[in-house]
Amino acid sequence: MKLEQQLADVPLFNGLTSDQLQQAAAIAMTQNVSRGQTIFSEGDDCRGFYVVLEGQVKIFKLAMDGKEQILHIFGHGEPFAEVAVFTGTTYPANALALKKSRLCFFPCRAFTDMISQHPAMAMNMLAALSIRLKKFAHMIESLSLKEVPGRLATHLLLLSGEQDNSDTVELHIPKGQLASLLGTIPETLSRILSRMTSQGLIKGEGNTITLLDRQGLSLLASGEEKL
Amino acid sequence: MKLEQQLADVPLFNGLTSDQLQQAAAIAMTQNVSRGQTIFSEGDDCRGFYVVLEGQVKIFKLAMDGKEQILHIFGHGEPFAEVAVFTGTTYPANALALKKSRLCFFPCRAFTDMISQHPAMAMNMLAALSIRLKKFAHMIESLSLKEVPGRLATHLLLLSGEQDNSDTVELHIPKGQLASLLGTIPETLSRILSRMTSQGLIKGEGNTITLLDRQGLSLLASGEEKL
DNA sequence: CGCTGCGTTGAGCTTCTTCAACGATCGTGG
DNA sequence: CCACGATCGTTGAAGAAGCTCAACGCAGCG
Repeated sequence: MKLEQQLADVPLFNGLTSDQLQQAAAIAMTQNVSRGQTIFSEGDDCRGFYVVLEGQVKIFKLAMDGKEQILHIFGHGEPFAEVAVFTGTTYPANALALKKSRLCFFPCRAFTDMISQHPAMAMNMLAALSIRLKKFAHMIESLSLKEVPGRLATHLLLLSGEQDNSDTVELHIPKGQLASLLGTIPETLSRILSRMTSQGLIKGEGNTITLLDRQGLSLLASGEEKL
Repeated sequence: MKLEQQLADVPLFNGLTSDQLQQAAAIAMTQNVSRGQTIFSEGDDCRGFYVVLEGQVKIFKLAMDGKEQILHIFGHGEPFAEVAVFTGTTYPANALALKKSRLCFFPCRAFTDMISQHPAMAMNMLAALSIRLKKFAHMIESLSLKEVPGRLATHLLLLSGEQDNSDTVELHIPKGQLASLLGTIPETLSRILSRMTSQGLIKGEGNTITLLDRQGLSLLASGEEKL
């Protein structure tokens, strides 16, 4: 498939004419990465930003002792590392492919030029950054004000929302990565999953979890009740 | 002082002609708030965003049990609540004046119109949001990967950086608020401050803290050492 | 003078992490 | 085809960090 057709699918480029899309495609380069491959590391000089065409990428911070905190997991159509472009500094976190992926790379300069010429793109980008800020605020709230069961319940309900409100949600990532996303460790997550199961809140089978008691989960998520 | 002169001082409006500044001033309204006054609450419909002309405002989330997590403290020249404008939803957190303040309010619509007409403003806004995202990422890292002493050390070194690298830093906020900013409670913060003092890392006097051992603080901040 | 907000200190408890061991699954190479 | 190692997940016991609850000191202010 042509690159510009794939870009048409990316929310960031919504509202662009096909001419403009072509222009965007012209300054971009595709890049294939294999599972487990590092895309960039915290502190690297920012050369540009990426869009995930296919696959899955995690953005994360590392502690001295090796513990990691995942900031974001990006999939099809999502841009990442734009922040570094606009602050004009080094990448503030690490990026690694969780699956074999195909990325699209936009060099800093060409991209900022393009944005300042197309107000529609600027607005799209502002909306994208705003949504991301909201997610971060949510994450901060979770980490600071909720205990792990509450964070997990919130996450499960969110996933259900993303997946047609189905009671059977697909995690899409290994449990260890989920732990890292929720700001905890695999051991703790495992214990809490089994506690939730034994209390009839959920039923788990591999990477698929069935929500059995939405109301109970909501109470956990809001912090009104403890596990 | 004329409003447009004050706006010229705001980074967000950098690079605008005086005509454009006047235009911005025309759609804005000033608003005075007293110490402790709520500016908006989480879930309120977004009518527009604000710039702090004078004073101090905190943005925070509240837990069921009343514990609060401060997301940001804004002072002179800083905009807030732009996120709600671009996502077009309700305010995602609470805003309250920590001091008697003067604000400048911009209605959603007039502001987005203005931004799409002035690429310079769009770029300024993108830069502002990016910096904010970086700060949030930093906060998430702190909350998840560092213990309270490390967070405090990081914060003190950051404050010093903002204050001419002086060894004597001014907190600007009461200690209870600092606790809430660092994701902990006043009791814990108090204990850690006294532990740091007894170990010769700092010396505190009211709202002013003297850094006695920058290197020791750095080791704490990076997590290489424990208190 | 008494009140209220803020900060400090102590004792006990909860939650989470650490450390260690073990089981399951999967892909690879013999 | 089986054996092996690697990755991943689970479980247990012990320990650490931070929170809760309660009491107290202190300053500012009506």
